[in-house]
Amino acid sequence: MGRRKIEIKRIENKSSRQVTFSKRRNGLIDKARQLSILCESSVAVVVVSASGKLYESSSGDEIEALVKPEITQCFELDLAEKIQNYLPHKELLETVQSKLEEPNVDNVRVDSLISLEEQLETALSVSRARKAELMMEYVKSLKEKEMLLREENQVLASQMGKNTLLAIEDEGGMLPESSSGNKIPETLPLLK
Amino acid sequence: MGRRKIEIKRIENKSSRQVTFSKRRNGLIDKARQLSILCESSVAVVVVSASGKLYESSSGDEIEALVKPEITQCFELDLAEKIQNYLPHKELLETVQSKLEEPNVDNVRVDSLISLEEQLETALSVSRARKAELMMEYVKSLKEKEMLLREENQVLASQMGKNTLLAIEDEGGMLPESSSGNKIPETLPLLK
DNA sequence: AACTATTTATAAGA
DNA sequence: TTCTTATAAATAGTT
Repeated sequence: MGRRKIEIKRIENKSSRQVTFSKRRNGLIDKARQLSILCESSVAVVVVSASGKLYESSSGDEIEALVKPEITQCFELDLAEKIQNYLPHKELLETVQSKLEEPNVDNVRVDSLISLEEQLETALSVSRARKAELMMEYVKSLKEKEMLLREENQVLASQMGKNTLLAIEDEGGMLPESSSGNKIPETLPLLK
Repeated sequence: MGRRKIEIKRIENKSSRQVTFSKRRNGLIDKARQLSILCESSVAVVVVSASGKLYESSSGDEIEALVKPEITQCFELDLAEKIQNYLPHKELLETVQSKLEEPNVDNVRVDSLISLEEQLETALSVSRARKAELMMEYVKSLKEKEMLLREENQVLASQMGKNTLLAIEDEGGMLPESSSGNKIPETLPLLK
């Protein structure tokens, strides 16, 4: 529904992809709203752009009551805790499954969810632990290198009878202000 | 977009409401699919009909999003924070449990919870990606600092008529070998 | 951000 | 339900 027909495949041009994203996201959310009103149903839509922004919309009390607060809460959870809570979470899923088996409903979704969970459990724990470890090592090595360079600088400067350093003041290992002034958010930013 | 224009309000006639529900639900899910493909995004749609059936669709590689390397652990939460964050989650789990224990398990609720899980995962992936981004900024700043120190060193050394540096040889910004021989992937882990 | 030529979705009818 | 078709709505490309 535009000047041309387009194929449904990744839009290569970045800016038109961005424009299309924005238009279609709005369209989708509006469609969801209409459906929920026209047919008295609950509809939730969650869109995460490639750049990581979250757009969420839900209507109908069923989902609104249930999902929205949890998504919000989710943003406030740190992963560390997610890991900590992983086991109870899995138990929960199993409970859900067993409950669903009683009424003889289609448990396809549950089964696939659980197997997804299992895959994730393995993949995540391995990948996380290792990447985190490597990252920490990397940061540590950078800091050590920095310290050595500072010391060396001091030595050189004092050998020259100077004690002023040229360009760098200690930032105490804190996170840098980015160009846009970000700091690490204590609670992650929640987009409407 | 039909023979007539319709108002967006509850359709009173039951059977046409049902027909419209079915058509528009399919339309919505297809739109979601298209958006995710066209714009490389993750889209989740959950629809619960008034009669309690659940229709769910999510696209954009959920699994991949979840397995995206994780470095949040680098930022250790202090214990107080962990406890603070733990409580709401625990409450959530309890809520879920209590819902499950209701005498007649309502499939709508259970299913809603399941899709909630999926949505939470999506939201979590956003949170992770953000933190990862911040971490990368941090590493970048450390590298910049390192470079400045090196330059300063060079200046000092040449001013002294020396050109030997004391202690540090360039590691070219590579990661250290960890005990298990792993290296950091060059493109940092995180965002897909 | 608007505009508009087209495509797409869908309301009503069969 | 499924299909058909006239029409409304969404949107791709343009300005």
